[in-house]
Amino acid sequence: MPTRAQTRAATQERIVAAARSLVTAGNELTLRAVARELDMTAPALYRYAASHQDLVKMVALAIDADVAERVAGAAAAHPAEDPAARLIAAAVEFRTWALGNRAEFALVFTNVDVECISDLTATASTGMRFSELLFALWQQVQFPIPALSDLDPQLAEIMRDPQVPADLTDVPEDMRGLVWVLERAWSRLYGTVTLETFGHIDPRVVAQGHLFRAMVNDQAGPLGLEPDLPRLTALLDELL
Amino acid sequence: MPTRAQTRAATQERIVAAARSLVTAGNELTLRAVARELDMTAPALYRYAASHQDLVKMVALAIDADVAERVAGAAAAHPAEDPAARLIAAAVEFRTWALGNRAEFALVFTNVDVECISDLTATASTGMRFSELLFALWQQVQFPIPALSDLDPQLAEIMRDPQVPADLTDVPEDMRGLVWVLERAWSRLYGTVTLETFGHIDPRVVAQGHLFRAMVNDQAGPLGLEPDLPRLTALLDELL
DNA sequence: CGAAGATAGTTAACGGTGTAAACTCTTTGA
DNA sequence: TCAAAGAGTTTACACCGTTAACTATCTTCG
Repeated sequence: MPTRAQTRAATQERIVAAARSLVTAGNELTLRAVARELDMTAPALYRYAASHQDLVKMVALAIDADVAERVAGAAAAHPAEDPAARLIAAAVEFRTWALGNRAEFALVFTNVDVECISDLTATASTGMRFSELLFALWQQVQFPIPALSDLDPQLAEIMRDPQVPADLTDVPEDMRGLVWVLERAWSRLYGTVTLETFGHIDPRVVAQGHLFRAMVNDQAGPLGLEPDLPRLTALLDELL
Repeated sequence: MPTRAQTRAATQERIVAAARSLVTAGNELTLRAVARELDMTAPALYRYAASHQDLVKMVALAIDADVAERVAGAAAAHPAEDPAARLIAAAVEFRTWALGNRAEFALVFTNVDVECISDLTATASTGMRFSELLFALWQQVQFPIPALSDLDPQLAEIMRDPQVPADLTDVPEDMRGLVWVLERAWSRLYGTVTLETFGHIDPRVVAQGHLFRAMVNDQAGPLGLEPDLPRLTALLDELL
């Protein structure tokens, strides 16, 4: 027979799963609806989530972990020797998921209430996956990275002790400029996908993926993808 | 004595104002709270908004109009002969406002429920202000714009009949590539500000404005601001 | 002018929500 | 074994969006 801790963990999982299925189905994420789904009463959920906000946060973390896995999976469809293809496949997967799951995307990535930095950094977050992919790309292509001395001193200080991306603590100091490249690339991807998802732009441009393609094109230069661009563009056409 | 239509319009305004003040104050935007604010009962509001969603939309439009005005005001602090300074001042104002009013920003710019394209295009929207500023800049600087024939044919077709930005219908066809430049620039600004606002990045980078500065720097080239960059960077330092 | 109708507002009510309190069982651990 | 801890329940409260029925008040037009 299962121990208490086991059933508790199982229930915890069922709660998050039920909550996720609700928001995926486009329904309201409410304590009572989750309880109904699990044949429980709403107050029982307070044994697992301190508040409604807390439940939302749990769901957000679960979704983020899931999309991180999807992104990693899309990347894994290409060989490790082709980090450029991996990166592009991951980016396309992220975009496709966001456009197809606007409510979930909003919950995780544009939620004012969920404190993300503190929690998402602890777990396997989507942003971290991109950090890893970009790092792998750099290991192969050796695109130029700024020297810390070329950066604003304050900024250089931050790069010496990076907070948000992957665990690059073992990256030697003279190539910590990579973190900056990384954050800038993430900002482009995140920004483009968010704009496309929330539609503050001509919808036809979104539908045909022009904005996304242009963003990738822009990044090709700084990321040393120029020589490979025709092949990667073809890959993009195929995936979009 | 005021006619019926007048009092109605006044009440309408008071409703939106009260609703705005609620979300500005960080409170929940609820029909009953708005009614309370105005010494009314909640059902009375149904004479002015068809539903709660409708009220939210009204507030979103009001906020958008307000930030559009702020942006225009910030631009107007610089002479019309200096469109570059105008553009930068406007961008900084947009960013500052977003960071200082996350809830309102989310309501207007990353709201899944509010259909923005259809409604925001009709009124004076924030995006449109930037279109105008960028157009003014182009008139002075004549930064290069792509020929429609250089663009993807589908994309070129969209540019011939632009939907979202300003009323550029009187722009001759051989410079409609400007619309594309415009949408791309907006995507950079929107994306950067959204990322900074929702904090999926190292908060220290946001606080010091490095990401925003880098974004502006990136845009300087394509927008023909290179020669002016030192001056504009100084302006940026001053405004941030 | 005066009656008919439209309009702004009310009260009452319904079902749904988050959450607290008090209460049962059942499991755990000394 | 027995007391403490834990999972879940019922009950209750205040709040929410929304509808229906009703009352004034203003407008309009014969």
